[in-house]
Amino acid sequence: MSHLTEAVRAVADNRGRKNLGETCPVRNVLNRIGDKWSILVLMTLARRPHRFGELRRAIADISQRMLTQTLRDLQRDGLLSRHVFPTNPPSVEYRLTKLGASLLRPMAGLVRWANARHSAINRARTQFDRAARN
Amino acid sequence: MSHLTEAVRAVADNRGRKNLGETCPVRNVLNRIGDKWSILVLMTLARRPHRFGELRRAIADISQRMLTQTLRDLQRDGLLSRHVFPTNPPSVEYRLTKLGASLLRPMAGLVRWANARHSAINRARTQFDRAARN
DNA sequence: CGGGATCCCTGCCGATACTG
DNA sequence: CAGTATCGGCAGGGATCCCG
Repeated sequence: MSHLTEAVRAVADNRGRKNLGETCPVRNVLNRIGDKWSILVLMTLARRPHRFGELRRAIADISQRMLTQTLRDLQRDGLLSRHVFPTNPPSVEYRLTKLGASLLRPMAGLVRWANARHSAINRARTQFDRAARN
Repeated sequence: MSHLTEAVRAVADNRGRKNLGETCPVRNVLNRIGDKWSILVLMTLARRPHRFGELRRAIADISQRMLTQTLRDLQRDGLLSRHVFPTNPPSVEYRLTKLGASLLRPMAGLVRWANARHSAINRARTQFDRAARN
Protein backbone atom coordinates (compact mmCIF):
# COMPACT_ATOMS: atom_id res chain seq x y z
CA MET A 1 0.00 0.00 0.00
CA SER A 2 3.05 2.24 -0.27
CA HIS A 3 2.12 3.57 -3.70
CA LEU A 4 -1.10 4.78 -2.14
CA THR A 5 0.59 6.77 0.61
CA GLU A 6 2.94 8.00 -2.07
CA ALA A 7 0.00 9.42 -3.98
CA VAL A 8 -1.36 10.94 -0.79
CA ARG A 9 1.92 12.67 -0.19
CA ALA A 10 2.11 13.84 -3.79
CA VAL A 11 -1.16 15.67 -3.34
CA ALA A 12 -0.36 16.80 0.19
CA ASP A 13 2.82 18.41 -1.06
CA ASN A 14 0.72 20.69 -3.21
CA ARG A 15 -1.51 21.96 -0.42
CA GLY A 16 -1.35 25.64 0.24
CA ARG A 17 0.11 26.63 -3.09
CA LYS A 18 -1.08 29.79 -4.68
CA ASN A 19 -2.40 28.77 -8.07
CA LEU A 20 -3.30 25.12 -7.80
CA GLY A 21 -4.68 25.19 -11.31
CA GLU A 22 -1.24 25.84 -12.71
CA THR A 23 1.23 24.40 -10.23
CA CYS A 24 -0.42 21.18 -9.07
CA PRO A 25 -0.42 18.33 -11.62
CA VAL A 26 -3.46 16.72 -10.03
CA ARG A 27 -5.50 19.88 -10.34
CA ASN A 28 -4.38 20.15 -13.96
CA VAL A 29 -5.75 16.72 -14.71
CA LEU A 30 -8.98 17.21 -12.82
CA ASN A 31 -9.62 20.57 -14.38
CA ARG A 32 -9.52 18.74 -17.68
CA ILE A 33 -11.40 15.50 -17.08
CA GLY A 34 -13.54 16.85 -14.25
CA ASP A 35 -15.49 19.15 -16.52
CA LYS A 36 -18.87 18.34 -17.89
CA TRP A 37 -18.00 16.54 -21.12
CA SER A 38 -14.35 15.46 -21.35
CA ILE A 39 -14.82 11.95 -19.99
CA LEU A 40 -17.72 11.24 -22.30
CA VAL A 41 -15.67 12.40 -25.28
CA LEU A 42 -12.62 10.38 -24.25
CA MET A 43 -14.64 7.26 -23.55
CA THR A 44 -16.45 7.56 -26.87
CA LEU A 45 -13.17 7.92 -28.74
CA ALA A 46 -11.83 4.94 -26.80
CA ARG A 47 -13.97 2.65 -28.94
CA ARG A 48 -12.87 4.09 -32.29
CA PRO A 49 -12.06 7.39 -34.02
CA HIS A 50 -15.10 9.58 -34.63
CA ARG A 51 -15.96 12.45 -36.91
CA PHE A 52 -17.37 15.66 -35.46
CA GLY A 53 -20.95 14.87 -36.35
CA GLU A 54 -20.63 11.32 -35.09
CA LEU A 55 -19.49 12.58 -31.70
CA ARG A 56 -22.35 15.05 -31.65
CA ARG A 57 -24.89 12.32 -32.30
CA ALA A 58 -23.21 9.84 -29.94
CA ILE A 59 -23.32 12.19 -26.98
CA ALA A 60 -26.57 13.71 -28.14
CA ASP A 61 -27.21 16.30 -25.44
CA ILE A 62 -23.90 18.12 -25.84
CA SER A 63 -24.16 21.49 -27.53
CA GLN A 64 -22.12 22.16 -30.63
CA ARG A 65 -20.28 24.91 -28.80
CA MET A 66 -19.18 22.71 -25.91
CA LEU A 67 -18.18 19.83 -28.18
CA THR A 68 -15.89 22.14 -30.14
CA GLN A 69 -14.43 23.64 -26.97
CA THR A 70 -13.93 20.27 -25.26
CA LEU A 71 -12.21 18.85 -28.34
CA ARG A 72 -9.91 21.89 -28.55
CA ASP A 73 -8.93 21.63 -24.89
CA LEU A 74 -8.23 17.91 -25.12
CA GLN A 75 -6.24 18.43 -28.29
CA ARG A 76 -4.29 21.23 -26.67
CA ASP A 77 -3.21 18.89 -23.89
CA GLY A 78 -2.19 16.24 -26.42
CA LEU A 79 -4.87 13.75 -25.41
CA LEU A 80 -6.43 13.54 -28.85
CA SER A 81 -5.47 14.47 -32.41
CA ARG A 82 -7.43 16.13 -35.17
CA HIS A 83 -7.22 15.00 -38.80
CA VAL A 84 -8.76 17.03 -41.62
CA PHE A 85 -9.66 15.33 -44.91
CA PRO A 86 -10.08 17.89 -47.72
CA THR A 87 -13.13 16.20 -49.17
CA ASN A 88 -16.29 17.98 -50.19
CA PRO A 89 -18.00 18.60 -47.88
CA PRO A 90 -15.03 18.60 -45.51
CA SER A 91 -14.65 15.83 -42.94
CA VAL A 92 -12.68 15.92 -39.72
CA GLU A 93 -11.70 12.92 -37.65
CA TYR A 94 -10.70 12.86 -33.99
CA ARG A 95 -8.78 10.05 -32.36
CA LEU A 96 -6.99 9.39 -29.09
CA THR A 97 -3.26 9.89 -28.98
CA LYS A 98 -1.03 7.50 -27.06
CA LEU A 99 -1.08 9.96 -24.20
CA GLY A 100 -4.87 10.05 -24.27
CA ALA A 101 -5.10 6.26 -24.42
CA SER A 102 -2.82 5.98 -21.40
CA LEU A 103 -5.41 7.87 -19.38
CA LEU A 104 -8.05 5.23 -20.03
CA ARG A 105 -6.69 2.74 -17.52
CA PRO A 106 -6.66 4.99 -14.43
CA MET A 107 -9.97 6.47 -15.54
CA ALA A 108 -11.47 3.01 -15.77
CA GLY A 109 -10.59 2.52 -12.11
CA LEU A 110 -12.70 5.50 -11.21
CA VAL A 111 -15.54 4.40 -13.46
CA ARG A 112 -15.66 0.96 -11.89
CA TRP A 113 -15.60 2.48 -8.39
CA ALA A 114 -18.46 4.77 -9.35
CA ASN A 115 -20.59 1.96 -10.70
CA ALA A 116 -19.85 -0.29 -7.75
CA ARG A 117 -20.55 2.31 -5.07
CA HIS A 118 -23.15 4.64 -6.46
CA SER A 119 -26.02 2.76 -4.82
CA ALA A 120 -24.28 3.05 -1.44
CA ILE A 121 -23.76 6.76 -2.09
CA ASN A 122 -27.40 7.26 -2.99
CA ARG A 123 -28.44 5.47 0.21
CA ALA A 124 -26.16 7.66 2.31
CA ARG A 125 -27.44 10.75 0.53
CA THR A 126 -31.15 10.15 1.06
CA GLN A 127 -30.51 9.08 4.65
CA PHE A 128 -28.55 12.28 5.27
CA ASP A 129 -31.27 14.42 3.76
CA ARG A 130 -33.97 12.66 5.77
CA ALA A 131 -32.03 13.22 9.00
CA ALA A 132 -31.54 16.88 8.07
CA ARG A 133 -35.28 17.49 7.81
CA ASN A 134 -35.70 16.62 11.52
CA MET B 1 -7.95 -5.45 -21.20
CA SER B 2 -11.59 -6.50 -20.99
CA HIS B 3 -12.28 -4.63 -17.79
CA LEU B 4 -11.22 -1.49 -19.62
CA THR B 5 -13.68 -1.93 -22.46
CA GLU B 6 -16.22 -2.79 -19.82
CA ALA B 7 -15.68 0.61 -18.23
CA VAL B 8 -15.91 2.26 -21.64
CA ARG B 9 -19.23 0.57 -22.23
CA ALA B 10 -20.46 1.55 -18.77
CA VAL B 11 -19.90 5.19 -19.63
CA ALA B 12 -21.13 4.83 -23.18
CA ASP B 13 -24.40 3.42 -21.89
CA ASN B 14 -24.99 6.69 -20.12
CA ARG B 15 -24.51 8.90 -23.15
CA GLY B 16 -27.48 10.93 -24.24
CA ARG B 17 -29.37 10.72 -20.98
CA LYS B 18 -31.28 13.74 -19.86
CA ASN B 19 -29.88 14.58 -16.44
CA LEU B 20 -26.41 13.12 -16.37
CA GLY B 21 -25.79 14.66 -12.96
CA GLU B 22 -28.47 12.46 -11.46
CA THR B 23 -28.69 9.38 -13.61
CA CYS B 24 -25.08 8.66 -14.52
CA PRO B 25 -22.94 7.21 -11.71
CA VAL B 26 -19.75 8.48 -13.27
CA ARG B 27 -21.07 12.03 -13.41
CA ASN B 28 -22.13 11.73 -9.80
CA VAL B 29 -18.62 10.82 -8.74
CA LEU B 30 -16.94 13.44 -10.84
CA ASN B 31 -19.28 16.15 -9.74
CA ARG B 32 -18.11 15.36 -6.23
CA ILE B 33 -14.36 14.81 -6.55
CA GLY B 34 -13.95 17.02 -9.61
CA ASP B 35 -14.74 20.19 -7.71
CA LYS B 36 -12.10 22.54 -6.45
CA TRP B 37 -11.38 21.14 -2.98
CA SER B 38 -12.75 17.62 -2.45
CA ILE B 39 -9.60 15.75 -3.40
CA LEU B 40 -7.42 17.88 -1.18
CA VAL B 41 -9.75 17.25 1.75
CA LEU B 42 -9.94 13.51 1.10
CA MET B 43 -6.20 13.18 0.65
CA THR B 44 -5.53 15.14 3.82
CA LEU B 45 -7.91 12.96 5.81
CA ALA B 46 -6.26 9.89 4.27
CA ARG B 47 -3.28 10.45 6.54
CA ARG B 48 -5.27 10.79 9.76
CA PRO B 49 -8.48 12.30 11.14
CA HIS B 50 -8.43 16.09 11.36
CA ARG B 51 -10.33 18.73 13.26
CA PHE B 52 -11.91 21.62 11.39
CA GLY B 53 -9.17 24.09 12.20
CA GLU B 54 -6.47 21.56 11.36
CA LEU B 55 -7.95 21.06 7.92
CA ARG B 56 -8.17 24.81 7.44
CA ARG B 57 -4.49 25.25 8.27
CA ALA B 58 -3.41 22.17 6.31
CA ILE B 59 -5.04 23.33 3.09
CA ALA B 60 -4.33 26.96 3.88
CA ASP B 61 -5.84 28.74 0.88
CA ILE B 62 -9.29 27.26 1.22
CA SER B 63 -11.89 29.67 2.51
CA GLN B 64 -13.83 28.79 5.63
CA ARG B 65 -17.03 28.79 3.61
CA MET B 66 -15.79 26.30 1.04
CA LEU B 67 -14.27 24.01 3.65
CA THR B 68 -17.61 23.79 5.43
CA GLN B 69 -19.50 23.19 2.22
CA THR B 70 -17.04 20.60 0.93
CA LEU B 71 -17.15 18.71 4.22
CA ARG B 72 -20.95 18.72 4.21
CA ASP B 73 -21.13 17.41 0.67
CA LEU B 74 -18.62 14.64 1.33
CA GLN B 75 -20.43 13.72 4.53
CA ARG B 76 -23.73 13.69 2.69
CA ASP B 77 -22.38 11.13 0.24
CA GLY B 78 -21.05 8.99 3.09
CA LEU B 79 -17.38 9.51 2.24
CA LEU B 80 -16.47 10.98 5.61
CA SER B 81 -17.99 11.14 9.08
CA ARG B 82 -18.29 14.00 11.54
CA HIS B 83 -17.74 13.52 15.28
CA VAL B 84 -18.61 16.26 17.75
CA PHE B 85 -16.93 16.29 21.17
CA PRO B 86 -18.92 18.45 23.62
CA THR B 87 -15.83 20.04 25.12
CA ASN B 88 -15.43 23.74 25.76
CA PRO B 89 -14.71 25.20 23.34
CA PRO B 90 -16.34 22.61 21.07
CA SER B 91 -14.15 20.37 18.94
CA VAL B 92 -15.22 18.50 15.81
CA GLU B 93 -13.30 15.73 14.14
CA TYR B 94 -13.64 14.51 10.57
CA ARG B 95 -12.48 11.11 9.39
CA LEU B 96 -12.84 8.98 6.28
CA THR B 97 -15.50 6.30 6.28
CA LYS B 98 -14.83 2.89 4.76
CA LEU B 99 -16.61 4.12 1.66
CA GLY B 100 -14.38 7.17 1.53
CA ALA B 101 -11.26 5.11 2.08
CA SER B 102 -12.25 2.79 -0.77
CA LEU B 103 -12.04 5.75 -3.11
CA LEU B 104 -8.38 6.34 -2.30
CA ARG B 105 -7.08 3.49 -4.43
CA PRO B 106 -8.72 4.44 -7.75
CA MET B 107 -7.93 8.08 -7.00
CA ALA B 108 -4.28 7.20 -6.47
CA GLY B 109 -4.23 5.78 -9.99
CA LEU B 110 -5.24 9.15 -11.35
CA VAL B 111 -2.76 10.98 -9.15
CA ARG B 112 0.11 8.84 -10.35
CA TRP B 113 -0.96 9.31 -13.97
CA ALA B 114 -1.08 13.06 -13.43
CA ASN B 115 2.39 13.21 -11.90
CA ALA B 116 3.87 10.93 -14.55
CA ARG B 117 2.38 12.74 -17.55
CA HIS B 118 2.05 16.35 -16.57
CA SER B 119 5.36 17.30 -18.14
CA ALA B 120 4.24 15.73 -21.42
CA ILE B 121 0.97 17.61 -21.15
CA ASN B 122 2.75 20.89 -20.54
CA ARG B 123 4.95 20.29 -23.58
CA ALA B 124 1.93 19.56 -25.77
CA ARG B 125 0.20 22.63 -24.41
CA THR B 126 2.95 25.14 -25.09
CA GLN B 127 3.58 23.58 -28.49
CA PHE B 128 -0.11 23.89 -29.34
CA ASP B 129 -0.21 27.52 -28.25
CA ARG B 130 2.91 28.36 -30.20
CA ALA B 131 1.43 26.80 -33.35
CA ALA B 132 -1.80 28.72 -32.80
CA ARG B 133 0.01 32.05 -32.82
CA ASN B 134 1.16 31.49 -36.41
C1' DC C 1 -20.13 19.26 -42.74
C1' DG C 2 -17.58 21.49 -39.17
C1' DG C 3 -17.22 24.95 -37.08
C1' DG C 4 -16.97 30.60 -35.29
C1' DA C 5 -19.17 34.68 -32.93
C1' DT C 6 -22.54 36.62 -29.66
C1' DC C 7 -25.80 36.92 -26.05
C1' DC C 8 -27.12 35.71 -21.69
C1' DC C 9 -27.91 33.33 -17.44
C1' DT C 10 -26.88 30.21 -13.69
C1' DG C 11 -24.12 28.54 -9.98
C1' DC C 12 -19.45 28.24 -8.08
C1' DC C 13 -16.70 30.38 -5.17
C1' DG C 14 -14.32 34.25 -2.45
C1' DA C 15 -14.75 38.06 0.98
C1' DT C 16 -16.78 39.73 4.83
C1' DA C 17 -19.44 39.98 9.00
C1' DC C 18 -21.81 37.68 12.75
C1' DT C 19 -22.97 33.61 16.34
C1' DG C 20 -23.23 29.65 20.16
C1' DC D 1 -13.45 26.79 17.93
C1' DA D 2 -16.56 25.76 14.46
C1' DG D 3 -19.43 27.21 12.10
C1' DT D 4 -23.94 30.43 9.52
C1' DA D 5 -25.59 34.36 6.60
C1' DT D 6 -25.22 37.53 2.90
C1' DC D 7 -23.44 39.90 -1.08
C1' DG D 8 -21.33 39.97 -5.39
C1' DG D 9 -17.89 38.71 -9.42
C1' DC D 10 -17.11 35.94 -13.00
C1' DA D 11 -16.34 31.76 -15.52
C1' DG D 12 -18.88 27.58 -17.44
C1' DG D 13 -21.98 26.51 -20.40
C1' DG D 14 -26.64 26.71 -23.30
C1' DA D 15 -29.18 28.93 -27.35
C1' DT D 16 -28.99 31.09 -31.48
C1' DC D 17 -27.29 32.90 -35.75
C1' DC D 18 -23.84 32.90 -39.34
C1' DC D 19 -20.00 31.17 -42.56
C1' DG D 20 -16.65 28.52 -46.10
